[in-house]
Amino acid sequence: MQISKLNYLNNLNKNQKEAIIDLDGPCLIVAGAGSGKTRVLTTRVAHIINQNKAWPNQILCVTFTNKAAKEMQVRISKFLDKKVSSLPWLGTFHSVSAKLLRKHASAVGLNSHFTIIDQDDQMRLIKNIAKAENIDIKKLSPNIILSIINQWKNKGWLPKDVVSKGNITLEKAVLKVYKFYQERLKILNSCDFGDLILHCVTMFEKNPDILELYLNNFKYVLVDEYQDSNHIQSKWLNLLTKKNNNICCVGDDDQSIYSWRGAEIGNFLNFDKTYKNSKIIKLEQNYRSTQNILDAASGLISKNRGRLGKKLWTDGTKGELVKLTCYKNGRDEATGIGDIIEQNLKKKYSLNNVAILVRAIFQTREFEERFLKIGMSYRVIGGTKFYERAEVKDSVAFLRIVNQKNDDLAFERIINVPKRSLGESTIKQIYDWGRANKQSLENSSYVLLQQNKIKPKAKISLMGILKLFDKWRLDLKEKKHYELMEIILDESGYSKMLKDKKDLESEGRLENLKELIRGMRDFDNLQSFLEHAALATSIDQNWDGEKVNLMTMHGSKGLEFDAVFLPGWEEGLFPHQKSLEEKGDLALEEERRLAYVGLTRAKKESFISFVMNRMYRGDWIDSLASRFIEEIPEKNIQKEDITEQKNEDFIFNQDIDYEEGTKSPGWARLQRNKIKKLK
DNA sequence: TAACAACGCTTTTTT
DNA sequence: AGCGTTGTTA
Repeated sequence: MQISKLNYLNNLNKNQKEAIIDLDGPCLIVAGAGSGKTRVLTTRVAHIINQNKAWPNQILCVTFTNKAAKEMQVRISKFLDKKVSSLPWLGTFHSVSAKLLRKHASAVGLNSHFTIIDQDDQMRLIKNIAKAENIDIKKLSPNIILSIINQWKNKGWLPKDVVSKGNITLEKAVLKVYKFYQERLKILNSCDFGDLILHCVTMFEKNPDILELYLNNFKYVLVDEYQDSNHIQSKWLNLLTKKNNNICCVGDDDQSIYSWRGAEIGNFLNFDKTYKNSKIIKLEQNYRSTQNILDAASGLISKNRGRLGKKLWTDGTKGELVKLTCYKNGRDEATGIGDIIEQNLKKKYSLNNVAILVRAIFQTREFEERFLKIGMSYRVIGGTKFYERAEVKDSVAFLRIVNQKNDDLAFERIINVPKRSLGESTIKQIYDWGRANKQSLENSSYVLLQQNKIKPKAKISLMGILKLFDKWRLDLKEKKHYELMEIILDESGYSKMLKDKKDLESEGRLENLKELIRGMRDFDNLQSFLEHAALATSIDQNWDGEKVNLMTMHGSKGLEFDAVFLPGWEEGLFPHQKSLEEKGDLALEEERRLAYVGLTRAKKESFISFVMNRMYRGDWIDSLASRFIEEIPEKNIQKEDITEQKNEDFIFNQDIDYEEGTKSPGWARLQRNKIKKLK
């Protein structure tokens, strides 16, 4: 194997080098924020290949997000020569699992064209089951059922494995749904996200020969963000490393922020107990932030107990103090921050290097409104996801049913879209028959049509659409998948439906569909496109232009910016009330880690703020400053005093300064009235 | 079946 | 406050 850059070990510190060079045996790399974690991981892969320890296809490398997988792929390709430019087994837990399952689908009772369903589909399936089983969804909401089922799956429990935790009536009811749910998924030849991992584990456990195949193939296993792994994922890793024992996990216990979706920090903390004779290497030198920012973050996180414990340091400059500002309300906060960016930061940094990190995505709205007003470009990362848009989901549903005729959830979604008078009663009829006879909706439809049980009008319509499904399946054999999409949108009447609406929204939807078709060209075939659509949440973020970044703190993990704003540090919002109610002290620590993640995103400057009054669910709430503010060492903070009066002028001047055509007295009066109303 | 009104839930985070 | 779901009516 040729490594194009032989000097890849240069410019690394001692610990980093150690983390890269020692390839064999279990190894845990505790990598603090900004300590060069990704670099170490990718260099380690390069080193494995360079030392002829393994071929690229013998390295299994898993991440949690598509973003991280892609980033690693890019960085590793730089080390490799062009012929082997990528690692075939680098991907998220979910995508790697899907790949494994497609190869051995029959071992878990699936067919290799199985559909991967998302939360939306999960929810509909659960609602259907609840309805059929006469479960009162007012007493037991599908939301709760879904979250419990997901939790069980994260633990690796199939219905037969469920162990009671106390609330027996609740658990019994959910368990009943869970059984039907799993049964139904199998009939539909479908998997949910949890199943992807779970099925892999059961497959390996029940088929040692299959496991053996991979134990022999995977010489090295590397894992990113290990602190986010859940129980079933750790078992998955455990199985796959049984033979060579070459597992290298990278993570940071202080950045564990996903316990709500099953992440178990215990996997990370007890790594050395799970894997005997393991090495633990700490990366504590931070290359990202100034001393002040780092000290502020370290001071805050030191309030947490149950840490592995590490002390981040930097030999960089002290830099600016962390600025703390109190605003009157959310609108003032957005205005004030917009002003700082416009007046101070824009000169120093690219807007792409300025971020506003919020606790909850709804907080971005006030900023958007303000930025639109003053004409400042911004992008919201992680907001509305491309593949979650209704029109995109509808179109993908057509493809899904073409690809896999048992995909009831797709069938249900588009059978009457556009309207073809297949109403509730007809669908219920088909559904009931299918459930009773353990058949998919499409098969059931054929039987019912044959038995002449469908109402005349619906019958014609149903026959028509079924015929179309078959035609499209034939089309797929001769045409490209993206050509098929156009044919479907045309022949199903979907395009026409949107065109006929003639409103702005429908135009946007048509645009999205064009974008979808364009995006489909990046994939070789229908199957691989559908896999992407199921597992990727967004089409690649457009980083063009100079724009301020708006996102949640969760979404910011792994990123860095010159200047970071952390608005909304108020009790109830951050730490978030709901999380405290659910899990108490544990949740408080997790919220604190989130604060730590947020703060450590900043390279040069950070701005924390809170407001006195915030509009929340339609009411004004008096808020208190977040307890986290007091936990940051005072010496690292600079308090900016802003009086109410001054602040009001601030808003006023802002609008005159930045918006053209708004200098009229009438407009100014309108603004003043608005401010009065707020009081 | 479709259009409209009433209701209630949301807005913590995501593969 | 705003959205989606459910219920009511034509």
